[in-house]
This record gives sequence, structure tokens and C-alpha cells, in this order.
Amino acid sequence: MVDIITRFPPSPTGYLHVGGARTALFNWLYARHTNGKFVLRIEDTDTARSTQASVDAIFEALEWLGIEWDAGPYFQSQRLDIYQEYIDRLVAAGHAYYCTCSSEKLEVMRAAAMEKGGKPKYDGTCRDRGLAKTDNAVVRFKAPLGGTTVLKDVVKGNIVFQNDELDDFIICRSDGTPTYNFVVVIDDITMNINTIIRGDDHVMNTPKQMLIYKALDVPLPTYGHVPMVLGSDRTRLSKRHGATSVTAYRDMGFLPDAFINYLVRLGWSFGDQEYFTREDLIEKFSLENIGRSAGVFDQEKLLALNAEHIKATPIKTLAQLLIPFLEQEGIQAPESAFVEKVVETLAPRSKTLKEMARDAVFYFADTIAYEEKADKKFLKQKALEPLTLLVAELEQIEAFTEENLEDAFRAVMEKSGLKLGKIAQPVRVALTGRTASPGIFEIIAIIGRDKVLDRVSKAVAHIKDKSESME
RNA sequence: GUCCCCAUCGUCUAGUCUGGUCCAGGACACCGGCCUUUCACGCCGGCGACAGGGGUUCGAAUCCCCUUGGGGACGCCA
Repeated sequence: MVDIITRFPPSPTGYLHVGGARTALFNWLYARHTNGKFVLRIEDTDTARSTQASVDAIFEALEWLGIEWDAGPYFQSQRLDIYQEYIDRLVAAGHAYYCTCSSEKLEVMRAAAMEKGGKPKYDGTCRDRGLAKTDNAVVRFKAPLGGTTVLKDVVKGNIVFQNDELDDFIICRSDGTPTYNFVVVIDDITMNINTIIRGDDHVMNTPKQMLIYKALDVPLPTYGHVPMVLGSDRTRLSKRHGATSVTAYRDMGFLPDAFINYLVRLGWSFGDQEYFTREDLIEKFSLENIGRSAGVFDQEKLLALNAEHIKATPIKTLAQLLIPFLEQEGIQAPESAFVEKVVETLAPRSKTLKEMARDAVFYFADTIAYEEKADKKFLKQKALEPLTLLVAELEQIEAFTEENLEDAFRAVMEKSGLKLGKIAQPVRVALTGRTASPGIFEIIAIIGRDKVLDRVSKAVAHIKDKSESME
């Protein structure tokens, strides 16, 4: 049995988007699953729109996703000789011909066809003229006039196309550069690609490409057209639905493993399983379980999955990943060991790394800024007594062990007659500035005696200030 | 307009090929409860779907047809 060889052929006209990432993933996963090969090819025949920045952005995104290629990257712009050779061959064999119809004429032709209720296509003016190569002639592929072309698609089943629907499409522009439908085939043939998994939007291109295989007498690859990813309004996912660039998700604090888990699971399934590690995916991925219908991208579910992956990630790893996000929050060069302790308290309650970093800020701050609501609700007169008592108790403790801390709080409870809940909330606000946070004892153990005393004392002073200014 | 594809909870989906075990299962979201020093986590429970209509069949979410709805493609873009 020959190796499965898949490929991902992005065109460098922008960043890698969600849909592209998903087809890359399917191809990569299938290659890994079958112990085959995965090829990366950059489709840059459109010189006007291709940029180096886009190429770099695509590499960057692929790297983040953890998708590695076994061959390439190949650049179509460097393979022009190969294409030319095949074009000449097709023309010589009578499978293609030169055409001098102007684009203006074609436009008129298309408009007329539309009006008559037909499909806009080339009328074949130059098809049998036997024109020789001239400066501004294009090369057209000579499509069969009748019959059908049947696509055996592994995800969609058999799709039958009437060859009459196809027209003599251009394979080489008047400037001499070859076009997409042609180069794809030549590349796939010369790179030995035998499995093509791509977006649904390519279905209509497939019969054209199959015809070229036939003209060249080369066996067809296996095709699998996967349904597209839609936005919440069920139209093709685009910028107006929110972030579509892969790296934007990285910057929002998603874990690559969570992201690929979500993307693959959108349109593919393995029974009821929702959570997959990268290894799971490689082990379980198969073409048979790809769904036939398009799916809506749902960030809520991605978020939930990300939270799960965060919980499953070792603390040390998370800490390293969190550091850049902490820096974005203005925390410079935090010490790893300290970050690890912080992460331990935040990991179970964070949906993204960005959120985790935001929630971690108070651990590092010199002064605590109280959230308005928190201040109003908890730092009031009633809190003065327990906070003052707590400062007194804490001052007597040398080591801030969990046991000692509990004793201190218990003492405050007894002396004030308040329940722990009534004491903990003001303390939480004093320590974090917010009403929601990890457990009080955990926080105290991490920020340490000096800062705790300082923060609680400052809260006491703050309450006194407030009551004075009220008078 | 023409061609192609698709159709199960709000969303992702299992089940469809090989009709009965499905008065349809899971997950996210939402709602309620438990746990609890807050928020989360976790646990328990609830809400919620076979687009419609015809067939075929003893029996259909599953097979066939039509309708409707949605998506995609119609470039000297890829």
C-alpha cells in the first residue's frame, strides 16, 4: 500500500484564517494518522496579490498550531518552467488551444448568457481556429462537449457533473502565467499528492481539474470536500463575524491544542467524545467521520474547550505560557516559581490565558485599586471592626501557615461575632480590589505576610477616610 | 439566472450507509439546586430537535419523491 500524501496549499494573500486552518488540520491529521506525508505548498501565481508578509504570517500560524510539514514549502512562482512544459504538451496533444478573445468581449458574452438564463461561459470562438501562440493570447483547456464527469468524493459521495456545464477555461494568462485550476493539478501530480482534502467551495473546480488529469492520462487522487465554516448568521465566516485570523486566537489566550480540538470537532466527530488531545486526534481522525453539512463557528464552545485544556495543562507549562500575557498587563519579568503558584489558583477558573493574566494582576500589584462596586459594598463601616481585629491577629503570627491563618480568622470570628463570610469578603476586597477571586487563604499564602498586612491596613485607612469625608 | 451541496435541540453533534434496541443520546449555552469565605471548578436536575408534505414498509430520524429553507460556485482570484 502506498503512503497517503496530503497537502495544504494556501495562497499568500493574507493571514491564515480559521477555515484554512481547519483544512490544513484535516490534511495534516490524516497524514499523521496514516503515517503518510504532509506537503506545504504556497500558491503564489497571483503575483499582484501575493506578499512575503502573508507567507510569514502563514508560517507563524502553522507553527503555533503545531502543524509541521514533511515536504516543502514549495512556491509555485519558482515552478513556472514545469507548468510551461505541461502547457506545451497539452497544446501539442490538442487538449488546449490559443485564444485571442479580449476580456471585454468575454464580459459581454457572460452578460448575454446570464440574461438568456444560462450559465456564463466561453462560447468556444477560438476552439477550432488552430491559432498559433501570439503575445496576448491565452491558453484554454479544451473541455469535452458532452458526457459527464463523476466525482467520487469520500465525504460527499458521488457527484455528477454534465460536461456541458463546463467551459473551455483558461489555463495560461496572456502574460504567460498559469492559472489556479491548472497549476494545482500539475503540482499535485508532480508532488505525488494522492489525497486532496479541501473546502466545499472547491467542488465546482474539481471536474475541471479531473479533466486535466484525464487529458494527461494520470490517475485521479482521492478527493474529500469538507463543508465550510459559517458565521453565526450562517454565511461564510468573515471578518464581520469577529476574529478570523488564527493568530488572533493565539493572542486572545487560546491554547493551540484547544483550538485544534475545536476546529476539528467542528465538522468531524468521534461518537460522543468532545475533548481530544493532539495525540487523540491523530489516533482517531478519519475521513469517514467528517460530516456533510456546514457548521457555525461558536466561540462559546471554543472557550469552554479552552478552559478544559487549561485545566489539563501542567502548571509549569501554563506558567511559561502566561508570562507574555502578564507582561501585557504591565508585569515585567515575573519570577517563574511565583507565577506557578499564582497559576495554580487561577487555572481552574480561567477560560483563556488573557483572562488568567488579568485576574492575576493583584498578586503582583504594589497598590490595590478597588473596583467601585466592591468598595461600596464591602469596604464600609461594618467592616472596620473585623479588619482591625484581623490586622491585630495577623501581626502576632510569625509563620503564615494555613493552620495559623485559620486560627487568626477564627479568633476574629469569635471576637466580632461575625460569620466567616462577613469577614472574608472585606478581606478579599482589601487584598484583591475585587469581589471574586481565588480562596482567601490561598491568596494570603502566596502574597505573604508583609503585603497582606499592608493591604488590610490600607483598607482600614481607606474606610476611615471615607467616613470622615462623609461628615 | 444556471449548476452543485446541505437539512436532528439556539449552536456543535451521535444515530442515517446496514429501517425496529430512539416518545431520539452527548456537549456548549441557558435555567434551577448542591458544595462553599466570593467567583469559578465539581456534582445533580431542567429546558430544548428529527424543516414540511407525500410515498415504500408490519414498522422511518433512518429508504424514495416533491416542496421549502440554507449554503456554495459561476474570474486572464485562489
